[in-house]
Amino acid sequence: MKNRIKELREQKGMTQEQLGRLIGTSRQAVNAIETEKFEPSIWIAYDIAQVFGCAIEEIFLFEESTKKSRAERSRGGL
Amino acid sequence: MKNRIKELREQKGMTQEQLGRLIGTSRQAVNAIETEKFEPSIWIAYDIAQVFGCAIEEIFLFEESTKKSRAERSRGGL
DNA sequence: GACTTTTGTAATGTTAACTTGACATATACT
DNA sequence: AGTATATGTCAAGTTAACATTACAAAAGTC
Repeated sequence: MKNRIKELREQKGMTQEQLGRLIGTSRQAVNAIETEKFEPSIWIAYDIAQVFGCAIEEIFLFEESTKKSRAERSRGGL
Repeated sequence: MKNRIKELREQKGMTQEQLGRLIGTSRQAVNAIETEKFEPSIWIAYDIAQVFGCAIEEIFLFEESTKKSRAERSRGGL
């Protein structure tokens, strides 16, 4: 899903690795979420929002993102 | 994690099944999240928040909940 | 009490969000 | 050019969030 992680992270002069260590996750996970490879868990979403001092919805742009239904995902569609 | 799903759901006179159908998930998933058996995915958290017209953080009470670190979960601890 | 609806829960299976390690690329500095 | 740092990505393994089916316990209704 679309997000503002890179924008806010660079605003704070942080690397992906630094952000990962801050919230207790791996650099690769931060990178994958930032580049929309996969969806964050709710705790990672919350932790990132906390780091940047805003709400989850301000960082992760649900409305601008397309949600695959589980049915679609199961059959590898869309 | 602690949440206000039951409270808000009953306020609207909805059953777990109705809420599940509304957001496109199963009754059991709604029940498990409501009774804190497991954490919601970020999309389910968002969809539930949308149904009740509030922010994710107003329904899922992160601060009152304890987050297991992945290390703790992996070794089955805490 | 009988019947229905709602909720809780267990079993089994699938999938994707993670972890770690490794390697390639890009950028920057000297 | 060489070295360090940041990012992107892949492979392999683990785990938990789901789906589905089924059944039991509660709660409400007659």
